[in-house]
Amino acid sequence: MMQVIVATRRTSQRPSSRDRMVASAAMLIREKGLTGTSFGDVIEHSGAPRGSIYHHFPGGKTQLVEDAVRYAGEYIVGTIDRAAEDGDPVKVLRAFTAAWRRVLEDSDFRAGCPVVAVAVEAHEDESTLTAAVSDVFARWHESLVGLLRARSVSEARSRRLATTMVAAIEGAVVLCRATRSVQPLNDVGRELETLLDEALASA
Amino acid sequence: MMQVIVATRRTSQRPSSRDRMVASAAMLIREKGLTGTSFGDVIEHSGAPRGSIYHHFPGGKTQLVEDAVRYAGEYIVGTIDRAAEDGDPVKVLRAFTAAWRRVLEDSDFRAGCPVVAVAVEAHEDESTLTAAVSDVFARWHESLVGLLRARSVSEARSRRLATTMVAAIEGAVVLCRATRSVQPLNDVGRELETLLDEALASA
DNA sequence: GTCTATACGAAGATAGAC
DNA sequence: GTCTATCTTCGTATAGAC
Repeated sequence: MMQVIVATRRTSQRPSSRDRMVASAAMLIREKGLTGTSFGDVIEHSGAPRGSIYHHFPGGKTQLVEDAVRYAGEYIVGTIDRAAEDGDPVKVLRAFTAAWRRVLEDSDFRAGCPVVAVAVEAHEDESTLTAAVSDVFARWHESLVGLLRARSVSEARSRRLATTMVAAIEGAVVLCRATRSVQPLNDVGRELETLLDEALASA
Repeated sequence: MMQVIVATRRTSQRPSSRDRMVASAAMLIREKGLTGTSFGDVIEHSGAPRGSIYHHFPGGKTQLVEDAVRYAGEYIVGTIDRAAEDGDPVKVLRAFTAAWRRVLEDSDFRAGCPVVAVAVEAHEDESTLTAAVSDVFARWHESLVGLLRARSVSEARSRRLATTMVAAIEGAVVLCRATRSVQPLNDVGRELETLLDEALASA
């Protein structure tokens, strides 16, 4: 549920206030959305001191949210890369959907994807947020493309499949939350597997 | 772009203030999100009189948004059903993606799907909104399943494919907005077509 | 680095006149 | 049905002390 030990600066010390705030922001955003998550919520959830917000985040809420998006993005990349060790795309797909299933069920379907939340809610003037979202999606895409390329799937097809995986799973998470069921994620996972099997077989 | 003549009560008169407000809310929400869209915005955009908000929507903003979600949902169902006249699922898929491409491009990638926006932003206490979102997704799903069943695709597979279509396309719209490109939608459309072709051929 | 207090603005909702 | 005025709440951000 993303309450993973946050990567601290250099050595492995107790997470700093700042790091805890970023992690808390990510967790709260996926439940309450971007505008639904206030500084007060983050302070309360992280236990960080009130007065240090603008010390750590001189850019205000936008900066905190940007960090939270990138943090969540890296966390997911970790999930992908860990499952990708033996180079099996289907295994990665299953790990991916399993991870989302856990998030949904553990939160009783209150939590979704914080990156999508920011993507949907970010104003046009907060272009730094849109950029962060775009970067994160690109990172996921890149990881998946690499995996498919290594299995000799063509460049173009790998690109299309990776995009479809990200889009379909993120969309499924939205459906799951709305319907309070993991069925959409299961159904989408199964169809994506069909698609992958076909692509890998003909590669 | 959803600036369609709103279905008025019985006869075909000029849309009422109320109807205009609902349509405006749907349009604004897909650009600015749920919390990003204020009553003031809706008043301004629709040209409706300020003082009549709580006359038309005694349930306040929640009621307005719920109506907007259902209105947008019905609009999309219309798009699906219109393309489904000759019963070709691939044709419907293409019409679906084409419609979203238009929304994205016409708005310079500022507009997404209002239903997804509400799904992501709705508080847990606004269960009426989650219910509306869920109903809308179910309606789309139902239409698509019917189409596939008519082509002799099995019940279970039809269900899975329909869910995957909705999830992947909605997810693609999110990606398109974030990356300011229609490429994700094109890529997803192509892979979904592959999936449909296979399912229809083996049915 | 962290605290309190406060300024400032926005938005939802209500009351009561016309 | 529609208007204006106002109440209230809340959230971001800033200022200045410790």
